[in-house]
Amino acid sequence: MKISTKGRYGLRSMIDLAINSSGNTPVFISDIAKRQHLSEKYLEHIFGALHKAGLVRSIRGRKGGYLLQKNPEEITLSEIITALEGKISLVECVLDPDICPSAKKCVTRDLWQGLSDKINEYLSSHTLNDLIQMQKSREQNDTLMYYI
Amino acid sequence: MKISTKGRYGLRSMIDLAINSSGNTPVFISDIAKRQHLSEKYLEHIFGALHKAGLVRSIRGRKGGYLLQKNPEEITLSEIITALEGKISLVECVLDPDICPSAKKCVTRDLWQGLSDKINEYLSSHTLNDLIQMQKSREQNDTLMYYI
DNA sequence: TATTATTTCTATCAAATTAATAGGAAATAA
DNA sequence: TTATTTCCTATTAATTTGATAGAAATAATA
Repeated sequence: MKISTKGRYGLRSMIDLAINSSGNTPVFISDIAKRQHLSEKYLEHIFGALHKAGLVRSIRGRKGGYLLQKNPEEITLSEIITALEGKISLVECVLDPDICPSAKKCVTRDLWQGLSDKINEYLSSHTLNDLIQMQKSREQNDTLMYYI
Repeated sequence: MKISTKGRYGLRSMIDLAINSSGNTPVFISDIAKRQHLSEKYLEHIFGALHKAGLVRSIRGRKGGYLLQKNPEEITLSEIITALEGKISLVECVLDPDICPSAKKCVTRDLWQGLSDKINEYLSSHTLNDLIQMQKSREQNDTLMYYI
């Protein structure tokens, strides 16, 4: 029961993108990769998925790059993780009961269903903006420390 | 973010074991495997892990088999899943911050920490007995239907 | 218009993890 | 002594994850 690197890297990159884009100037994948210590090529895949899910806007060509498609407070963490790891369900039968003949009467399925719901609830109740604000206040605290 | 077959099969087998053991008579792995449509050999491994975690008692030799080590209401689902999948944490750095140099200031780590806690909370608040009771009442309802 | 810098797309490879099988040793009751 | 069961150790198979390579598309720039 782990979040894959796609989900982890993607979430960090979305925060990075939000913090480092000023106005309508797109951010290069290569810059995000450098700052986050990630492979540029792998990050391309990740942004492909984010783009497909409508979370980022791409500008092709020279001086192109990526921008957030929506405001950070309108992007839930559930959207980001779903874009990168697929729908959140701890077992297949939660989404698709037909794959198992005993799904209807299976008590463990109900359990996994309930837990999957909790996870969804948690990730839906937090937005990208929450993480950005946390990050910013953390950075500010670091800076402030030099003045004390 | 999925529960592995070990966790899924193991949980179902624990319910099966609890329901099908009468008194101190141990239950054969081969019988559980048949009822749950699982490979006998694979199930041996799963019971090895459950045994190691102190959740089941084994009796070796002819007419041997397995018994629950504790009462079903004393076995949390968290214990079962942890025995089969290891400690519940969505990312490694939640359990071991030293593996990442930026763990201390990482906001996504805090997020995964929070979600892992929720999952643990959920699984700790349900016991094997809860599932057994659900299962039994479900079976009874099926039977009752014949009399209507 | 030609060139260059950049993203996007597709195909593929490598590594790691998970799932399952196999064979036989050890234990024990009949 | 035999049949039955758990236990132990390898090995193989399958799946998922992580990463790479290069061609195609596109927009800025010279």
